[in-house]
Amino acid sequence: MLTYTEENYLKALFKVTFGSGSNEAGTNELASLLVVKPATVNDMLKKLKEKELVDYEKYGKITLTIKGKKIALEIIRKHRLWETFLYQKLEFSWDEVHEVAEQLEHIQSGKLVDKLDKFLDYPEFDPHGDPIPTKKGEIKVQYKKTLSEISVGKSCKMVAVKDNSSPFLQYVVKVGLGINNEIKVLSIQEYDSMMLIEINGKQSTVSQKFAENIFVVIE
Amino acid sequence: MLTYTEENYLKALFKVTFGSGSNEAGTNELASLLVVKPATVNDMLKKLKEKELVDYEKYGKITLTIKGKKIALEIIRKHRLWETFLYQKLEFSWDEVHEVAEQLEHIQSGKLVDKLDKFLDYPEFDPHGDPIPTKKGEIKVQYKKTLSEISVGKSCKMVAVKDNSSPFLQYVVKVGLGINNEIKVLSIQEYDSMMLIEINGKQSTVSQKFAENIFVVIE
DNA sequence: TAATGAAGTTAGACTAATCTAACAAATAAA
DNA sequence: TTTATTTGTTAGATTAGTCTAACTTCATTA
Repeated sequence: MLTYTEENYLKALFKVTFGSGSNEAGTNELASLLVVKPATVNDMLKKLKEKELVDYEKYGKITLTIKGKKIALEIIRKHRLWETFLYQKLEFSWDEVHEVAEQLEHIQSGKLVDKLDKFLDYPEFDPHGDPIPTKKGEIKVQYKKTLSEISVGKSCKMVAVKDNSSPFLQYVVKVGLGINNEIKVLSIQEYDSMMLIEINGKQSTVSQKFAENIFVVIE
Repeated sequence: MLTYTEENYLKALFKVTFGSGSNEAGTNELASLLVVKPATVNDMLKKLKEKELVDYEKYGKITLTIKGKKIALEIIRKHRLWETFLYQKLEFSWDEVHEVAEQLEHIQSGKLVDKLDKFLDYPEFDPHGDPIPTKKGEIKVQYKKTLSEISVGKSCKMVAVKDNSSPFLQYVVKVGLGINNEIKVLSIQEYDSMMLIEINGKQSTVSQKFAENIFVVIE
């Protein structure tokens, strides 16, 4: 059985390595994500290596083992299922679910996860549009771009957000955006890449930073 | 903010003191309930005294302060609401809910508790028949006896169990008993206090120990 | 290729929660 | 009332997770 902290390291490691090509991470990178000092990460890596959850040599890069990746996916599965529960059943708002799910994801009970999955009718995506790993650890990889990659005149559909922080999500709502909304790019300012977009007939101007955190698909 | 462990001490303290007349507890008593050594309890009591959650003098008895009692009731409220959720919504069985609720009760989110309460339509009792404290910390005290106190020929209604352990609860189910069942005491064996009872027309024989762990009311 | 800065490691310390073993106080029994 | 037993306390040690400060290795670039 892993501690709460160990689980968080695996989850963070999965996040930084997943889809990064090499699947490798560095000590500082992990430390900044977990908001601890590199020294602390270093100590923990020794422990995780001992438990065969990470591959790691002194001064080398860090990767998850199969075993470590499996556990990370289970935690992400729990996190996203709980987010879905909070949003769909308890009427939490979009920006409130993450923080509580951070706690709920560590509850240990295989039965609970399965029952929750069933209760929610086996959802494929969480409220932020992120795919929920299956019981077997399969994760749906959606072909998606960021809004900032869409060119003038084109339309797309918002499918997820990259940044899960409360301030960003509240801002997204304020702009009138939500999952599955159609977005049309009307114009892009040359100078600062500010984007004029249209959602449900309503126009808004968003910054490049904003557009980089909205995931879309072209239909 | 309290640690997981501190919360467990307050909850245990509430359990041993509540309704015990004096509302006092001893170090050994607490230690055995929490399955730690008396020395450990002693250390923790100093910390809880520092935080003004318990009243306690060296070699004296332990009592909860108003503040400590309030927190204990909040934890019990969460525990029982989660038990109700697991039982009613996720189809957990009677004997499985306690263990998972032991973890869920420590999730920190005022909003979550309120939303869960609403989602469950403000239940008054958990699956074991124990009253759920209100948001204000009010707890319904039900006038109840144990089955062992009922005399021959009398009838009563089961309202709760005293022992929440899985083996006991499974045994209760096996005997054909459940919350709100009518029980008629047909006879009591003089020698060992074995009880012959009738539930829904079905007869069963139960031990005194068993009967002491079933709470009933006389209508 | 040697200097410099970034990345990573080590040693030593701290806190929380626990233990064991020895001791002290209170209470019950002789 | 003295002794024995139960109950409670203290001191010192351990483990997990964290820190700071000093050090080492790696990588870039002049």
